[in-house]
Amino acid sequence: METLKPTDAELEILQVLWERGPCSVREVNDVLSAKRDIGYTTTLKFLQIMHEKGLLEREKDGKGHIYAAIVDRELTQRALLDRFLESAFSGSAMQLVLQTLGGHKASSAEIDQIRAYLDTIENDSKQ
Amino acid sequence: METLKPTDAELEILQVLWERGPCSVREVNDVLSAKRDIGYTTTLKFLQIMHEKGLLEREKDGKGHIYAAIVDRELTQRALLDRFLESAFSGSAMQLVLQTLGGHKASSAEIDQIRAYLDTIENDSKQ
DNA sequence: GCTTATCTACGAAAATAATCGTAGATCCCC
DNA sequence: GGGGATCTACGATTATTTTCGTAGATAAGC
Repeated sequence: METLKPTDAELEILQVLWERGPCSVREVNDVLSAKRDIGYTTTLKFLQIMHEKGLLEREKDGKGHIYAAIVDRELTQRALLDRFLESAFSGSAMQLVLQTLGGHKASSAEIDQIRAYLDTIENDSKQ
Repeated sequence: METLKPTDAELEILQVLWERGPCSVREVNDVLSAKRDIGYTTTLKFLQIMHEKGLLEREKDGKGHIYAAIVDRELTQRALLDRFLESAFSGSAMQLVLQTLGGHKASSAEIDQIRAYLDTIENDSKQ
């Protein structure tokens, strides 16, 4: 499999489809338009390109199409994370985690969840 | 201040300068060449552009120059992290942290360090 | 069955990033 | 002080990404 490397605009669209499920061009464009200036045909073009690349599948729906993400969200995030970790943090996962925790408020529940997860991986590594 | 957004190539160079301190074009190019195919003048051009943009400073050294990063490593990483968090994880710091911990081995010492940090931010938030 | 809305396909322009070749300056050494 | 090695400056090219206009197809309503 080729390396998964969506462009910024493609990633923006994947987020929409991951969050909302299969969408028409119109729906995707509405979401993007709410965030920034973008023409309908620009959105359309992106969806077409992503379909050609095999990132999306689509099915006919009346006059138009409904697009859906093929690529898995977690796998894609993992691939992006690996690349980002390397390029921005020289591969130091620790630094990334600490900076993330430092910069973004976490609730007690979330902190507990992370603690639980730490216990898990620590125990795993002892076996 | 304008938004800090180095390109991939620029970030690659910043990493070199952050790790090794001020370098000549030759030194930077040697490091990059070890990782991938890149011509000397390409490296030179990047350094010149980054200097124009105010990412680097330089001082004359004999025939050539010594370049040094001006932008702070942590601040840059923070800015990149924020952008990445938004674009790849829809802003969910939790998901990013858990995926990072899940995908990259951490030593017991590191895990303890994270625990300690969690204690810190939990106590801070109680005040 | 027309007219109007909306959609697709396609090509191409604009914007951004990466790459390198060439010409000329500068230093070092014999 | 002349030749060779190394450096800079600069322009130009290529590649990639983003953007949109236009022409034609399709459905829907009257």
